[in-house]
Amino acid sequence: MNYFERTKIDDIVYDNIADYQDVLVMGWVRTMRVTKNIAFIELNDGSTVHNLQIVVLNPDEFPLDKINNGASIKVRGYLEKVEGREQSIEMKAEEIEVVGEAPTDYVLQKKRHTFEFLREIAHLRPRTSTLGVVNRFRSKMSYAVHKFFQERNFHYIHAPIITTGDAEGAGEMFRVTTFDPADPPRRDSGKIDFSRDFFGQETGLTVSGQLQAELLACALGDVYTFGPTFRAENSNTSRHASEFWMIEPEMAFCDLDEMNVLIEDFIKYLFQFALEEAEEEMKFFNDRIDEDRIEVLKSIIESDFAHVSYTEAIDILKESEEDFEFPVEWGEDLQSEHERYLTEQHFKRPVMVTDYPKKIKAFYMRVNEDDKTVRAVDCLVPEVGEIIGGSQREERLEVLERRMQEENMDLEKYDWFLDIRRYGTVPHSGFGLGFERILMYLSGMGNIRDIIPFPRTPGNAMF
RNA sequence: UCCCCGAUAGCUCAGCUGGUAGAGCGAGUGGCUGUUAACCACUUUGUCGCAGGUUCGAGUCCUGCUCGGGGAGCCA
Repeated sequence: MNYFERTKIDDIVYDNIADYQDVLVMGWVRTMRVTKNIAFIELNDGSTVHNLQIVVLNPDEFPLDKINNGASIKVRGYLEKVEGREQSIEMKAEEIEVVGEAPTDYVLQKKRHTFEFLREIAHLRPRTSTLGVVNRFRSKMSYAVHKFFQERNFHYIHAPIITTGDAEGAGEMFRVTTFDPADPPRRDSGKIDFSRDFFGQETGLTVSGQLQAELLACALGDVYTFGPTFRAENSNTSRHASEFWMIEPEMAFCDLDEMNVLIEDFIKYLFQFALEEAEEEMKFFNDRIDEDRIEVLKSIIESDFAHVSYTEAIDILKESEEDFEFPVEWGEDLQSEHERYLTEQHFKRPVMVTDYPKKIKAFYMRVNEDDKTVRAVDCLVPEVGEIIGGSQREERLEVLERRMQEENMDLEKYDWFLDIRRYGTVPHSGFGLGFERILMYLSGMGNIRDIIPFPRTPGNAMF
């Protein structure tokens, strides 16, 4: 079905259009080369990273003086296969209409710009080659996530954005309120009276959809969330954003070992999809961002992930004689340098580390028989360390209650969470994956602010 | 939040032991019969991040602040 009068450039460059066919294209001028008797316009319409070269054989007859970099134009003409240095097909212009002029103070001129500068003009940067590729890649990989789960009969669920709990330690919440911040209603004690707020209680933006996913998994079987997630942490790094997209599958009747197989499959599926279905984007990343990218992805697809317990990992690190900045001690969390040593130096492939000390993990993770460790898993990959974290959930009511008491949690507030353990409880497992993190890994892009169109970070919510 | 580095033309940067600012790119004008990071010639460009201080004199030295980058922590 063709809804539009215009022909898209990706259809032209990927050879879906016959030679000498008349076409109408519309797009933005990337660059132009004009001589007395011939002019060339490179047009990009956002459908592909490739520009269509438009050849103007009699420049005097066209409004070229109104066309600058960034202008939007409509061109009628015919296609022609050529032996060009950069292109195998180009377009001979017969009619050019300027849709929107772009004065020469347009900042996206024909030159390279740093990512730092482009962040300051996030409203225009999607028009650059790299950010165009990133945004199309993001779209394709979103589809890959859904495709993977839908093909396996997982149900896509929508966890609430506005919530009351913080999933116990997942992170600081952004407050949601309709109060006048200068004059909120107060109790006699002087404390703010949230019972008079919009929802009748304190609310915030979700830091994780996991708890709600557990509820739906215990009804629908296998489910996944894929939605925005918010953390009000004062994190200033290249891989943290205050608003990001997280993928959280949750499976009923599934133990940790079964889930680990799924995690490995999921990662390999996404990598394979990128190489096959986002070939243009991966080629761009490999050429322009990181020359090893495709090789790295291929090697991970072909590798068998290593499996090791936390306790074994500690032993490996202690025997390594590596000079770590942070000490290696059973009971302490693994630092980034430890994780990277395991996956890069020791195993030289992705590693699944399981059964962490319960003291350093969340209350909902299933306690092992030793009563010291829980059925948690972190998937570590070279270059970044942890990319996925998950666990088998504690399905035994008494054990979970005891664990929550140890953490001084208010059990009444989590009555609904305990109810699914009271009635027809089942073993279940789930994990979380930051979508931007996987996009960074796939693309080689080094900063999360360049992977999400309009990044929200501490001190920055522009556009 | 902590540690390190930085802020000079639209962009990327140079600017020595303090003496009032320069290049490349971009942009403009002209030229050029197939260019493709086009090419050639000429032209254009500044509250040196902000506020104090030292000095005869500060882009340069000192203090504070703001913003940006890298790393760490928190985490996905």
